[in-house]
Amino acid sequence: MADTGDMATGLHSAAIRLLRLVRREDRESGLTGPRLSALSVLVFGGPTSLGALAAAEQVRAPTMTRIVEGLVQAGLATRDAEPGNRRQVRIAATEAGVRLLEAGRERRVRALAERIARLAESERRALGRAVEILDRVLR
Amino acid sequence: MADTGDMATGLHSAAIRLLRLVRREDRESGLTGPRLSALSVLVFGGPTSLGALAAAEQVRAPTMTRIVEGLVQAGLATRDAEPGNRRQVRIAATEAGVRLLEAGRERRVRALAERIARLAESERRALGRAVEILDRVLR
DNA sequence: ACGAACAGTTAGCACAGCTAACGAATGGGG
DNA sequence: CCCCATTCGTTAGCTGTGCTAACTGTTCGT
Repeated sequence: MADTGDMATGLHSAAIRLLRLVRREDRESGLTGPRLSALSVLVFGGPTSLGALAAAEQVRAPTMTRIVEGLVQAGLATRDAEPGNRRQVRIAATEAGVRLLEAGRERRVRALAERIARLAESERRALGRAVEILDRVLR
Repeated sequence: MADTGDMATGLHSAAIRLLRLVRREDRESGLTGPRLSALSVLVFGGPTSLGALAAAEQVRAPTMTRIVEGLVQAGLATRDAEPGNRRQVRIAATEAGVRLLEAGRERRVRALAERIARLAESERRALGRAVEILDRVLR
């Protein structure tokens, strides 16, 4: 596992399997994947314009227009005119949106934490260090 | 970072950002995400039934029927009757499917490897150890 | 041999992704 | 100042993805 390519391959595979594992918890939220993901950006990143949200989610503007439309209809987000630049819109999570997202996120994290709890202490320390390194690598 | 929950949160966030990073390379393949993902299961897991493929991808059978249809039309997979059980179908990647997937995977891994290469040797060792641990955690 | 269970497909719906074309607001140069 | 290019977002219309319900064909147990 010294080779950079091998490590990238291993991390890639681990990330895929990790998200496959936690995604199973999402059905309970009643929201679709893309809506959940966009809401997450709003909750953790604060209010944004539609374009910024689309860029963050790696989709085009028309796609995000409709995802936001769904969130607004569901009462999970608001879409207002940006004061100072009437072209832009300001999209923000509502209280209900924050609550729904945090509940779902907690389910995801719990599913993962249950497995981590079975590890030896030294292994958990190793994982903790890796998280810190990854945090910088992916900045 | 000693708490199990914090670690799960950190890993979760890292996995999301990691896949967001590498997913940018996928446009070049000309395939949609779900088709690429299903093809990956075929290439790395070998031929499977439709049901097994649907389960692996966490979708229902009708959804997988159409994803496979797209792969077959594109010449990237084959769908044959399973000898010995005429209910089942046997889905396999073609040569072209294998080549397309490996090329895309290499682009993904390269994007990640470029960042890992900038790390200090001790950090790379730490990541390597974490990959081994994660491999067991996510089994 | 018959009915239950299983494997996939078909039909029909909502949502997600795209490009092209548009409307409205902004902003810079003449 | 005004015009024109640019920017931001929406609308229209297409393909693809996801679901459930209902169906066909196969297998298996009794």
